[in-house]
Amino acid sequence: MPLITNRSTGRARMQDVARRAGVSMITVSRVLHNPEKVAADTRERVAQAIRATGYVPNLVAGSLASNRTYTILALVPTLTNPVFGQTLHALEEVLRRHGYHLLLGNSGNSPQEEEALLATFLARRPDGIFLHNTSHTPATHRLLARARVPIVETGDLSRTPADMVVSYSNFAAGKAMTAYLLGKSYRRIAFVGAVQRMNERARQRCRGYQAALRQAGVPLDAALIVEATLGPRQGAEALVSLLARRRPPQAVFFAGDAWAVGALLECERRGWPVPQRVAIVGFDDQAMAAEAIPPLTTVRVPRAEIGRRAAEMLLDRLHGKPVVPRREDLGFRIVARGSA
Amino acid sequence: MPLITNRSTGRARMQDVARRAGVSMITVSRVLHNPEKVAADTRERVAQAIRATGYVPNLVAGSLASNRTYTILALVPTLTNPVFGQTLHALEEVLRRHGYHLLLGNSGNSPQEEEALLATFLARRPDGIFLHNTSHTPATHRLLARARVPIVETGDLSRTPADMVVSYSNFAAGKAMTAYLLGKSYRRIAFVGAVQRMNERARQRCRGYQAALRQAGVPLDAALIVEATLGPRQGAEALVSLLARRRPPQAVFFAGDAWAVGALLECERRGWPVPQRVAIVGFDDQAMAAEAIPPLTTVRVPRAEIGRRAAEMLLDRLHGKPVVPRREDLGFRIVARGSA
DNA sequence: CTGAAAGCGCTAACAG
DNA sequence: CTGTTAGCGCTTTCAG
Repeated sequence: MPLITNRSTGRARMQDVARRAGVSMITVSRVLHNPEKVAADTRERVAQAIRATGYVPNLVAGSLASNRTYTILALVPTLTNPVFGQTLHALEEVLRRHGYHLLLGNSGNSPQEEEALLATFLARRPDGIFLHNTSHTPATHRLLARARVPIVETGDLSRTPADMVVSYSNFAAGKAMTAYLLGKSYRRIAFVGAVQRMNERARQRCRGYQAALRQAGVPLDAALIVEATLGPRQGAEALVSLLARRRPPQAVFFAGDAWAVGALLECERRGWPVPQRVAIVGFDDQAMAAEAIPPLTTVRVPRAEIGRRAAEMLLDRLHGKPVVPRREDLGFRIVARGSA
Repeated sequence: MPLITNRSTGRARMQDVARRAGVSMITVSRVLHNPEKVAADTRERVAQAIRATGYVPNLVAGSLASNRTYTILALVPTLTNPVFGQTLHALEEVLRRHGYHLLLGNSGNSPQEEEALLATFLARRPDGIFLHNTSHTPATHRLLARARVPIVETGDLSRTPADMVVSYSNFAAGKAMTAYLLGKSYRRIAFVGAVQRMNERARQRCRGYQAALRQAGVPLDAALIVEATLGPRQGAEALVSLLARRRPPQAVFFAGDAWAVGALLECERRGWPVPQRVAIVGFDDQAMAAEAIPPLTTVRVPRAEIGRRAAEMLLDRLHGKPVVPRREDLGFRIVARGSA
């Protein structure tokens, strides 16, 4: 009788290992998942049989039987913006140490796309869900509720999380940075951010900017709000177009460092002194910010820490521990450097 | 009798849908996977039952029965380097359109870690494997062979792919860029790259650099080869330390744009004219390269195209089409700008 | 500490 | 075009 009996795949199954070790399947399963519940010598025999057969457990079968997939769904707006990678990286690292793997999806900043993705991903029965977005369609909310698994959202400190949320507040950060500029006596301040229609984070940062102006009694000027695609070229272009206005801004708040660094380089090219001719600030404190000329004043956001905490919150819930509070503010910090 | 009978999860199962529509389970399955094989009116009744019950298929069960998971394993060195995100993004986009989802893992540039990850991920029975690395441990090779699924590697144009490979050649790119510098009459050329011990790509770029020098009859100088962590600060530091040498280089080839841009900024700060005082070139043609002062001469690599082709190669094989050749060179391009 | 029986929810293979 | 039967490979539950 061949030791490996599975015809369809040619791979050893748990039954093959069990036979070879002279035990039942469940004992093999225990050696794999609860070795302490098996006698040392039995354990050793089984381990040997596993090695001999080259047995690789089939987690698909295990998941069906146990109703747990050890899989976390992670939906991010895009992978081409490095900030999401920073959070994902930390998330993955922590989850992996606890036996969970990441299922990855790109929602492309579209709530409709997010909804469609979620619907198809739920068929995989993830044990938990991570969303780098807090603004969903009604159908998405329904799907999330019906999934009955822990969910952690990030991207913004939503007041109405589907389940848990860990983030900083984009509104507070936008407001704080604008207040910082106002504190430096800049009055005419422009705002450059992502397209707001489909991006809650962009919206909140801009709302914070407007709130700070309002609070300081500075009249809002819609002409000073620019929407752009993220990138240094786009930052340079936004700056030039803003400074070409009849009443140009004294400061520009770029809601992303890539824009700001591009703008700084444009100033250098044109011989516009920063912050004298125009003050410039960014958002995220990416590595380039500190190196720019002049060094970029920006908002530091704990990207990796958010990923780590998100993983911990999910794991706590998966281990049956309640998570309180379900809304965690990891804050931000204005990093004042030379550009404003 | 309740329409939803599954006690354990409270979720509708295919049986519930079938009963409600007055058909057998297999008909429901067909409506889901081969709707054209079901009569229009039956199809409509089933669709209605699906909506009424809020049925979400269980792909775990489906995978066990069909022996296909519609899952592709993607192992990348890290997510914090944006270049991997660019490839992953394209990979995900194409695969998703064909019903495949991505299982994500970080190998952290360690072959041992890659091996460990692969071993645990194989338990999930991915239908295909994408590796952003071409240099594996013997055990990894064994695991890959036993997985019996299509595999596509990238990161370098390996001559001995485990299965398929789509990439550009780091050796050729390193050599071409060095030849470009030699063609501009720079003789003393330094090379700054990632730590080579665990990084095949870094190694190949450096080998290409050395090959070009050798071919031009320029003596190699080990003191001109620097290993560093990727980032603008590290680029600036490497540059300064190189130019402080007794016999400083006339040109520095940074095997990553982030280093090169940091070095360019350092030159600006110190008033060192580029390329007169020192020529600087990068690698990858990231968005910042074109904006730098002076604009950065660099190597453009088709990151997204690689992800797209990798997906297509996997899909072809999953659809039973043979892929020839199994080694695809997507090339690179030297983008000559002002910095050298 | 170990085992037997009974599924998990779905699809493949064959019928009709 | 639709249905029946028989698993996929594992874990759960309950015994011993």
